[in-house]
Formats: sequence, structure tokens, C-alpha cells
Amino acid sequence: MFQFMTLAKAMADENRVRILMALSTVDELCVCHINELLGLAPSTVSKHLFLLRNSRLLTARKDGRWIYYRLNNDAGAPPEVVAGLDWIAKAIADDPLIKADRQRLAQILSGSPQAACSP
Amino acid sequence: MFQFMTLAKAMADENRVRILMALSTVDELCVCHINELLGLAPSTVSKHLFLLRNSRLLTARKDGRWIYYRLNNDAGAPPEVVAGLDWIAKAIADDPLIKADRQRLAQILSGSPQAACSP
DNA sequence: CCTACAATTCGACAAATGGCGAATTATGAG
DNA sequence: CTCATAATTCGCCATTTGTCGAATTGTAGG
Repeated sequence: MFQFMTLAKAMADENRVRILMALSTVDELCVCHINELLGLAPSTVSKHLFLLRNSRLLTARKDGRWIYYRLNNDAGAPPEVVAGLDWIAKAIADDPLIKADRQRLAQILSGSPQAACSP
Repeated sequence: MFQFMTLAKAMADENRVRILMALSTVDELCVCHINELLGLAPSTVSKHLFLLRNSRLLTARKDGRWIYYRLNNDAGAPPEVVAGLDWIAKAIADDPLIKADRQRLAQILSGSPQAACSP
């Protein structure tokens, strides 16, 4: 129950949902890209990412100076998590803000790789 | 998006989840039964029920002095709501607290109808 | 009517949450 | 080694949230 509540609470914030939806289109994202997309203070995004990792919605992979996050969607991921991600995706895939995020994310990624990170 | 967040936030509280799970077994419950089950102040439960109604997870039916709540599960209910309820049910159906609630609820209901309400 | 009781609303308050900036850690580049 | 930068942690603050008790509303019964 505690673990499920952690999961449910993690999904109950708009910016965290935006992160999840952004990741649903690109398979993984560097933290700096997420910072760029949300326009929040890096420390704030970091806290959000911690909660998403902690609730098992995301996994992280470290590559040199960068940390890449992805949805914990693969086979072997907790069923509640996969089902939760599916629920969100179906519920708000057509949301205007989410669509706008998708477009902005495409722009952010369309520059050189890690455009938002390295100059 | 706003509506979805209202829904997600409504599901992100343990006591509200307990209410939803209790209702998943009995098709409808009087407020006094829910009070009895949760053991919280009636005003607190009232606020929880408001949020659950407001997020469209529950519907209410008034019968004389009593108000009965039920899951907004029927055909015609919003798909996000139905999917959300399904997600919760599958995720925590086997939870010890939820099971205990089911048993206690059976006891509460096994007295005379509205046993917790009228003496 | 008047009383009893189910339920909600209101006002207050403690705890949790989301946000920021500053300091810290870690890694690659010069 | 030293410096710049990605990311996190920490401390702080404003807002939101969960809870309660008191007051209010509405309905049934005497």
C-alpha cells in the first residue's frame, strides 16, 4: 500500500506528468533537456526526477557527465507502474500542453546532440 | 490537463483509495458506513468524498436523510475515470489493509441495514 | 412544531509539497 | 592540476493538503 501510494503521489503533479509524457515519445532524455523543456530551476527538476525514480516510474542511466532517464516500461517492470504509465498516456495524450511539449522537445532535440547541455 | 490532474490528485491519498476500494466490493455505501470504516471525523470524510465526487470518481445518490456513494464505473462514465479505477483495483486488490477493510466492511454491513447510522 | 440525526460547510492549524538559490559532488576538457 | 559544467543535495519559504471541532443545513419522527 505504501509503495502504491508513493506511485500515485508521484503521478499527481503536473510537471512530473509532463516529464513522463515527454519520455513516452523519445525513449530517453538527458536531465538538461528536461530542464530546458520545463523551464524550472534545475534543483526543482532534480527533486521531481528523484520522486519519479523513487516511485519506479523512471530508471536512470549515467553516461559520463550526463544522466539519462527513461520510462520504466520494459518487460520486468512492476505491473502497477506499466499500467499507471499506460493510464496517463491514454488519458492525456491529446492534451494541448502535452502536444506543445512534444513540439518543443523536438526542437530542443533537433539541435546538435545535447544542444541544451553543451554549447 | 487540469481535469486529469484533479483526478490524479484525488487518487493520491490513502484514505480516498480505501474508500474507492471499499466501494469496489459493494456497489454503494452510505456516508455513515464510510465514516465507520475509516474512523475519521465525519467532516474529514465529507471532504474526501467531495474530492472524489469532484474528480468524477464517485457519484452520489440522496435517499431521505442518507447519501449513498458509488463508483462512477458504468458505461458512459469518463474513460480516464474507469481506467483509473481499474488501475487502482489491480494494483492493490491484494493489499493487507484493503483486505482488512473488506472484512470490517462486511461486519459493518452485516448488522441491521444502516447499522452504523440508525440505532 | 420541535427534536434527533445524517451530512456538509466553515475556520483553524499542523504537516506535506513544490519551488528557488546556494553549496556540493563528480566528470570531462584544457 | 585546475576549471567549467551536469546534476544533486540542502536550507528555506509559500502554498496546498489533511485533519479536527463547531456551526449549519436538511430530513424524518414524535
